Amino acid sequence: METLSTSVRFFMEMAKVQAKVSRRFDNGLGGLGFTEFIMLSHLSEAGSPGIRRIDLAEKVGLTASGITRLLLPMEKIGLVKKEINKDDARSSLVMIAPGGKRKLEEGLERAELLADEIIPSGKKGKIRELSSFLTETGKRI
Amino acid sequence: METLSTSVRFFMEMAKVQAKVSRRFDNGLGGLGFTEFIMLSHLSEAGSPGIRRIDLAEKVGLTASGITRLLLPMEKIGLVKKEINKDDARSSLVMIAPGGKRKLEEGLERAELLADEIIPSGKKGKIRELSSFLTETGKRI
DNA sequence: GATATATACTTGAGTAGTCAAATACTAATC
DNA sequence: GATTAGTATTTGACTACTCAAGTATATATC
Repeated sequence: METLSTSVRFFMEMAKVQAKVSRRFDNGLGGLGFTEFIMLSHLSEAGSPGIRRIDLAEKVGLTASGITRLLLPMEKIGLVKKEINKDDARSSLVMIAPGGKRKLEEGLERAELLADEIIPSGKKGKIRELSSFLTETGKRI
Repeated sequence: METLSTSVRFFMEMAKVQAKVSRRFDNGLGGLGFTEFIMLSHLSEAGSPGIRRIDLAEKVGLTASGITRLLLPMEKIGLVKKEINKDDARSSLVMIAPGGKRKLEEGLERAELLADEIIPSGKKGKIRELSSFLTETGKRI
């Protein structure tokens, strides 16, 4: 009965570490939640004229509904803004706003510090390897 | 500005994969949430007379408060039960109940199937390596 | 060009957590 | 044996999501 496979144990371990990481980042990014930080990063990378909510959802790993819910307060405080999508009236585009750029920049600095506290400097190669493994894994879910 | 370090990217990737994994497991464990499944696994391993909430919190990576909140409905439906702690009246012990054992057994089967769908069979060595890296990482948070 | 099907998004209702403060005890010190 | 400081848990108030269903638009087919 006590025979958890390596794979299941791995997912349990990841859940644990992720819980702790997100708590740490939620409290250390200067008023930006970890998920908000991630969303802003993707939006910043996307640039102008922004991206569709559903593509943002895909990048972040959340549902479209979750993205809607999260964007609402972010728009209200000027982190992001809506743009009309001429090509498809079903979807409006989301774009990072000036306030979001500022917050992201600040959050980014703090995120790097936090990450350095957690990951020993010698482990960068391992991290890279692990990242690409996770990317492959994500595709299978 | 678009210069995210490897480490920060890693944490973003893990957040994404974890979000997808927990959604998948939440919906595929036969009425057991992924976190509930994890909690029951640890409780099952702990055996009798149970463990303190704070130790369970530590194992799972959540706060004591979160554990209290999660245990309440689990106790109500007979997955776990409270035991008195003679040594320290501040804390009562939590123990897996017969209903929890049944649910865990069923969830475990499904969890193994899900994990096998996600992790290619050739990757077990990699998974093991990755798990222990995550364990080390968790200790630094 | 009407009808059916699929896609993008939002909304209602609910769950799963968080933090900070309160409670109830234990342990240490004087 | 009082007082102080520390630990385990719960609670109030809140945030961050989830799913299922609803709305609006686009695309395909006949």
